[in-house]
Amino acid sequence: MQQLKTVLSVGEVAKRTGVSVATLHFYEQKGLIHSQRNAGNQRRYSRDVLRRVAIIKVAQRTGIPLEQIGKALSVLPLGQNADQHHWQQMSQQWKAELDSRIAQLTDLREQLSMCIGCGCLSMAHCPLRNPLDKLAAQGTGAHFYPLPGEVLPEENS
Amino acid sequence: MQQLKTVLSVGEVAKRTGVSVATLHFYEQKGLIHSQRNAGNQRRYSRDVLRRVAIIKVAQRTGIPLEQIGKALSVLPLGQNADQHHWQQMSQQWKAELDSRIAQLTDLREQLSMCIGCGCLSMAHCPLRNPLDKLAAQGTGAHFYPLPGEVLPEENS
DNA sequence: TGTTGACCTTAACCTAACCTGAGGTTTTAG
DNA sequence: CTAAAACCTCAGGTTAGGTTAAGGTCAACA
Repeated sequence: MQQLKTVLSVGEVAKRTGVSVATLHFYEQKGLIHSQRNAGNQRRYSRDVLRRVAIIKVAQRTGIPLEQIGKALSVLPLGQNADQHHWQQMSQQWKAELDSRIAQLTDLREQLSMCIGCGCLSMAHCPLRNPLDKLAAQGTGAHFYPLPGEVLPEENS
Repeated sequence: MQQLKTVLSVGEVAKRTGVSVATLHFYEQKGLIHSQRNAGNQRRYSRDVLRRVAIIKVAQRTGIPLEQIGKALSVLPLGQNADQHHWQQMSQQWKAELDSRIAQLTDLREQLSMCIGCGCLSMAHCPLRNPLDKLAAQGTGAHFYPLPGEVLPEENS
C-alpha cells in the first residue's frame, strides 16, 4: 500500500466529488477552487480541493448562491487545509441563514394552512393576499387585490 | 358610487398586483393568465386575473416553478372565479410540497449543527460529506471524499 | 385636434449555474 | 511508438423568470 497521492487531476477530482469536469473549470473560473498546472498545462489539484467542493455542495444545498459561497471560501487558506475554526465559522453563519429561510417557509406554510380552511384568498382577512408585510410600505403604495364580489372603496368607474 | 369595473387594462392589473406589465405579458405567453382584446387590440382582463396573479405569487413564494403553477392553474375555470374547492385543492398540494422542502432544509440544519460541533467534515462520520443518502446508489457509484490525512482504502497510487 | 401617455409586438438582453462542441495538445496503456 | 483517453481553451447554448429597447398604434384629455 502506497502513499496517498498528493496531487489530483481534474478527472480524478471530478470522479471523487461527483461534479463534472466542466463544473470544476467553472468553479475555478469563479474563484471557488484553485489549481496548479503541470508541464503540459494540465490542472493539478491538491487534496484540499475535495474538501472545498464538499463545502460548496453543502452550502448549495442550503440554497446559498455560489458567489456568496465563494466569499466564505475565500477566507480559507489557499491550498491549505481548512482548519476546524474556519469551518465552524462558516457553518455557523450558514446555519443562521438556513434558520431564516426555514422560518420564512414555515410562516408561509402556516398562512397557507389557515387559508386552506377558509379557501377565500379574501382581501380583508387573508395574509397571503398581502405578502407585503414587512416588505411593503416602500413599494408603489398599498396593493389592493379585491375579489370579485367584494365591495371596495375604489376610484369610481 | 358606481359599479365595479368588470374589465381591467394591463396597466391597472399591473398596479393592483404589483407585477410589471412586461411580466403580465410574460405570464400570458406562458399560459398562466388570459385576456380578451378590445377593438384597438389592447388587453382587457376580467377581474379573476387578480386572483390568479395572487395565487401565482403565493406559489412562487413556496418555491414552486412557474410551469408547475401553470399546470395547477389550468384546472381553474378560465375567465371564471376560482371556486373555493379548487383553491383548497391547490393550496393543499402546495402545502405538501412546502412541508417536504421544509423537512429537507431542517434535516440539513440538523446535520450542520452536529458538524459545527465536530468541525471535521470527516469522511467516516460526517453526514454532510455524503449527501448521497437517498439520492445515491444510482449515481456514478459511491463517492468518497477523503480528507487529507485520512488513510483510505484507495486504489493504489 | 393634437399631444401625451398607455399599449402593442418582436427581439434582444440579464443572472445563475452550468453544459456542449470544436479544434488542438498531452498523457498513458499496450 | 502509436492510438486512445484525458486534457486544454474558447465560444456558444440552456433554463428560469423576467427586463429593456425599438418602432409603431391607440386613447384620453384639454
